[in-house]
Amino acid sequence: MAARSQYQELARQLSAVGAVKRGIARILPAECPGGSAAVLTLLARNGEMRISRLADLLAVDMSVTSRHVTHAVESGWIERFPDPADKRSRILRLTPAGEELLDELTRRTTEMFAHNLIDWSDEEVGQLNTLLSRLRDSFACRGTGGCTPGRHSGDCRTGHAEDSHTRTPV
Amino acid sequence: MAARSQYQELARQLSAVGAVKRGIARILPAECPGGSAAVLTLLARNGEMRISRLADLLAVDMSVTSRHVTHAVESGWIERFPDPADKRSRILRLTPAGEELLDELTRRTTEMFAHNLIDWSDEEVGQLNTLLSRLRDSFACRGTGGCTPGRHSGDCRTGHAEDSHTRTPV
DNA sequence: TATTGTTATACTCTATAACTATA
DNA sequence: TATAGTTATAGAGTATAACAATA
Repeated sequence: MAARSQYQELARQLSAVGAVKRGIARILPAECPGGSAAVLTLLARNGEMRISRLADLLAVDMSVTSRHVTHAVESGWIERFPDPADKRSRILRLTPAGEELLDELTRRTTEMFAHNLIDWSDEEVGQLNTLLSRLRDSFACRGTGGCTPGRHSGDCRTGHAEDSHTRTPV
Repeated sequence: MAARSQYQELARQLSAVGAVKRGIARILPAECPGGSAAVLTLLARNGEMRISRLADLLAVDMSVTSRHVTHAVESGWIERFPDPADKRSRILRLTPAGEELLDELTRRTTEMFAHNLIDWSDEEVGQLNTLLSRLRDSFACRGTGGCTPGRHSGDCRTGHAEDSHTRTPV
């Protein structure tokens, strides 16, 4: 376990990450809010899936996910079709328009990162990714305030834990 | 410069940090929203200061800072008194009640971190802090979408850059 | 009964713009 | 003219709770 003073520092650093996130959000196309961008990214990376799984990956409540998805559907970026295995569910899939938009998003964010992280080595970025991934795992599904919100589709140890270390983390 | 695929990964990791932040926010006392907690923390760590400086440290617009401060003042946690050097400004300072609340906040967050980061070493937490601090610097005040929002009190290179490496980062 | 998903409501955080007071 | 700060307004993101349909 780490020293207590480190914790206060970490809390502040996490809080300040918001500025970086807003910087990224600002370069998105006007018609594409951050929630949609996250949905498209996860669908491209993990393939078609149901809302509940997407909510797990996003680490937000299913109700929030549902709204993001609705917006993306109305914009023509993803489609929602019946799940043959469960009539309560629908399967989400990127449309060609969605893939096109995602290409543009990738282009913009890559350019921004390349510009701002010009003096970061591959190893350093990888190290940060690894630590952030581990941080998520550490805060997921423990006792005090750890568990991510809302309803989970299965037991608490599924969700991102399943993705974080076995392949490129979500 | 790092590989492009690392950037997409970093974007996702940063996005997912939100879940951790919300986990921290959930353990705050009901009467203390996150904005107030951040204000109190920074005033305790950096001493009394003006709104504009606080806005730089928080990396949000001064208008946002002003509202957080107003709430904290109305709650009796900080006081705002005239700046003898500039009649447009007011100096912010923690009250005894504010210090008391901050103690409670520290107690709660420390307990949460200690619980969730039980298997993190001191070095690992320090490493994450260092990388996040550097990330902030890398995204502050560059060309494309880098600069933090709003009005700056001085030239672009002041603000958190001044704190990030010369002492414990903000 | 339990689960999947949707919708209504409310709250927090944020930015932009217009404004006042002072430098 | 420029800067420090406040306030009004609007928008994004989120959670909770109530609900419908299906398992």
